[in-house]
Amino acid sequence: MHQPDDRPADQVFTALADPTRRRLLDQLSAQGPLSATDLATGYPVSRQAVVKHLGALSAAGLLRSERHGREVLYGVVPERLDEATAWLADVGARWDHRLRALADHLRDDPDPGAGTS
Amino acid sequence: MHQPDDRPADQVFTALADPTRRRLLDQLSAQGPLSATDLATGYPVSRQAVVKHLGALSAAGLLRSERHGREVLYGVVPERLDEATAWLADVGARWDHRLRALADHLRDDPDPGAGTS
DNA sequence: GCTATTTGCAACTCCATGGTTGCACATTCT
DNA sequence: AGAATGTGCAACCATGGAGTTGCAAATAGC
Repeated sequence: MHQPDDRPADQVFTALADPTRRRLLDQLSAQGPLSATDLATGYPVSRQAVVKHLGALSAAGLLRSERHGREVLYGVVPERLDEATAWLADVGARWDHRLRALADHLRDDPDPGAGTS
Repeated sequence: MHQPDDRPADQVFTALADPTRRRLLDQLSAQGPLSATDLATGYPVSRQAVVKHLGALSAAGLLRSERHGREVLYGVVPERLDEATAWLADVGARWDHRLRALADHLRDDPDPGAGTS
């Protein structure tokens, strides 16, 4: 009864939570589609570690892999990021709205239940 | 060496990555400042677990605790969420821009080194 | 066909993190 | 003062995730 879109959000935020993954995303968007082996050269971790991160990002829908011959190129899927941004903005707006409502309520009824003792 | 604002983002995204924490944030914004004990009654975990999550959220700057007598009330700090939203939107925009630049480049120089077969 | 390069498992280690419990400390109320 | 209630701390456990290594399978180039 909270957010039906919480599952994809979970995926995305989990993916975004890892700094290596964010950096991967960043580099990928900066330098276009690259292979895992290619990417791995710029990171302090093994190629396999990068592959795992790429997998996580793909699972979150933030990347798409495309096979070219014996290479697999990973590219950014901007729409997903856009969705995540929209979700975050929505939550923020909801909070803001509720806080405003709370402030309004407090202005109308300053200290409910505090004069009972 | 990439983004100087990556540290706070790391905190925020790490905090947001946990579903319990997101729910906590949600409830807190919906029902105003509440104590850890109060919050814990609505969750399948112990009060201490909730306290830890609250601590993580506070560390990320998403919550602020305020002591009232023997109770500690936790309240949402919307600005931080706003910052996170802005950051995400910024990253998204940057990606979009780079993709556009890439598309433009490809239009000018369609397929460098790939037309050999 | 052989070799080099690259991807794709799979097994394994390590540690950060979510969760628990128990107890001490503080505060309020009678 | 003493009972209740609530917070804080610390030890502890278990799981998951990040990372590694080794090797097999596929593909490209000679």
